[in-house]
Amino acid sequence: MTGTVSRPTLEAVAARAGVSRATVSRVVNGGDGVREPLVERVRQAVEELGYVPNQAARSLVTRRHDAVAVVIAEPETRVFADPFFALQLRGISKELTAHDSQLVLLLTEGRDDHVRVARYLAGGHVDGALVFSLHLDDPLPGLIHGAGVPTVFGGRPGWGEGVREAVYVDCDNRGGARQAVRHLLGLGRTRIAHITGALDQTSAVDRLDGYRDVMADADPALVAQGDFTPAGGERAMRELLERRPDVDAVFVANDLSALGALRVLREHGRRVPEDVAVIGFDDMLPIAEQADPPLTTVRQEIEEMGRLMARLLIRGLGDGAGAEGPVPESSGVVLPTTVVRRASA
Amino acid sequence: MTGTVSRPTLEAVAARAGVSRATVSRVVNGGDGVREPLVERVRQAVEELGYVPNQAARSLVTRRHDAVAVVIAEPETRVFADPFFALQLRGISKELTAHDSQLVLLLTEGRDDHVRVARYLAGGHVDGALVFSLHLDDPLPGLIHGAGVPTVFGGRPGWGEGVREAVYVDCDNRGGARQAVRHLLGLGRTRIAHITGALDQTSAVDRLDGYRDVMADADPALVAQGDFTPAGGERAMRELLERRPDVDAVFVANDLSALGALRVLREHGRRVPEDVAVIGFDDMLPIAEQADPPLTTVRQEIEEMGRLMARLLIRGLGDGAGAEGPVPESSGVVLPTTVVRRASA
DNA sequence: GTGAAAGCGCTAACAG
DNA sequence: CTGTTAGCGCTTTCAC
Repeated sequence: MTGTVSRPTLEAVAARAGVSRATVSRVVNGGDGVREPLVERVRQAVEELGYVPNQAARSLVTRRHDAVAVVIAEPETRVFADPFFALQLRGISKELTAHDSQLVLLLTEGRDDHVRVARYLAGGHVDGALVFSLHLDDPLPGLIHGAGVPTVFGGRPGWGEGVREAVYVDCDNRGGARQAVRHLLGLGRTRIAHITGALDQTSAVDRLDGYRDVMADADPALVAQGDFTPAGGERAMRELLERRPDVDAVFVANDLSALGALRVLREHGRRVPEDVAVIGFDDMLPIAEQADPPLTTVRQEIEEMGRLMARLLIRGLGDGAGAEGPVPESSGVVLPTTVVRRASA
Repeated sequence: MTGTVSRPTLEAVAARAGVSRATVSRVVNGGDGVREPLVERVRQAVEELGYVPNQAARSLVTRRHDAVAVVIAEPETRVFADPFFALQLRGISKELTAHDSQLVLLLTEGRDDHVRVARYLAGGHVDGALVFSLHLDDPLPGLIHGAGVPTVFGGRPGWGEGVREAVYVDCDNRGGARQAVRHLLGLGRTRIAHITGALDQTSAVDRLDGYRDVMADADPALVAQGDFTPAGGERAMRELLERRPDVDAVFVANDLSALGALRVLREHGRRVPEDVAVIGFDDMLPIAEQADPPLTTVRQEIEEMGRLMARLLIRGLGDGAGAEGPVPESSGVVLPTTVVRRASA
């Protein structure tokens, strides 16, 4: 194993350079207010000794960590199967990098993990947290609230303590759903079904609400429960075909499950969009474009949402604000959505 | 934003419980050697104040962090597209959780990230590192070596300083490749091609070597370069069909690219396995089983490799060993592979 | 068994 | 400009 070596301290560097610890500290942290010759001597000593500041010691006094936790309340298998997270992470990553902050990814699978994560956050390892994919029964918001770490949520958190004043970034799920359904109506479809997402998440609930806004008096049999996965989409589509064989359009809660729905429709010999029009949600390019037929869908700017979350968090950190700052009028940022027309509807 | 609160310190708890800091510390860390009534009083004070130990302060003295970094030297998009990482992470995660250690995921995309990651590791945030998916020109091994953090590599690291004594876990890539090719030979195939992985990674090189071990004097035109992605597999398969239309079998460096190869074969009207037998590598269940036809492949125990990596790291940490410990006879653990027969070969 | 005291390595006033 | 001096919050001898 590449071994542990006892690293040199500031003291050692100071001794070697023949200056005080304070001077070394100044140089290491940018070197303002230190005269050139000294700076050079110190730099050289740092180099020779291979000095790297001990973050624990530094954090202890500065209370900064230059690291932000991203918490995803979803099992690895799902996180890694769904490009949604990848995109969002990419946005976050770019923004954090620009601010010289390290991204620390924390995945939680079970309840025990929640406690561990909460301890980690409260333990002061990071300057803030970005939290995703909360579920109905999730104790995380409460735990995080208790941890007292500045937090921005991805998606409107629906439950838990401190949720009222929570800062979050989301897309206009309800409005997007309405757009989707109206698009189908515009195509002349009348028997429009909906395959929901996991209804323990606000995004799924909001999209369902949007569907209902437009289809107020539709047959309840036209709504089938999915869970945002392709398998869930398949299951739901089968149910729909059984209950309402006359269905002529379906709005699916996300692109990934739309894939499953398309598969089932093909299996049953229904042509898309001739027999059944299909519209998804997310506009996950690799999925929507590769689908057969290419998927019409509601676009949300996933990567941009990631960037925005990171930016909000960092801004909040910067001004030293927190619970004490004046509560912003709106604590949630909601990004608009647009229908992207391809072949499926 | 859920705000920053100034958390109570040990001191505060001690005051509240009417004991010394030392006693609180003992209770918080297990409570041996403290009499019951005191333990109770302290516990209550901790509860009431919502005390959580400050990790920075603790690490500063203990030099432990109860956290392990997992470094993946691959852009997010690939990491999240390839179930390989998900499986390995799952293994690691389980093992670390069992040892009460936090998993910290660090993704690196470009060269700047490498430096950032190296700084993070050297800065003493974690007790050790698990590093994956190294590429030829990757400065990471050297940087990590310099960081002096105990490290276990996933896959044999081929390059960089300190690589000779590096601890790693890998599967028998070369042997597995030989098994694959022999399996094809056993099927009576004679014009056996190979689609390589990204040849800047040792696993791809080793698999190519294994192929050559068996097909020593095969036409070089039977080897096409891929990159472990489906797109790469497609491209390589097209090349092969062009160069050697008489190809009757192909050993693909991993299941993901085999998917691409299958698609191209289908496109060209070649039946699998009748016209062309296809064998993959990895046995990524969701992929191999869903493929059409289901993919015969070389199985490696990915999740188990993850577990093993974590276990090796933790063991190394436990005995306080490192560079100073006696060098183990073999610093690499190589797991066996087996051919899993399905329909494609 | 419990408390007092000495640091872990660093930064941040404050003097000089 | 540079050095001296206090701690940050915690663990850990070492006395009692």
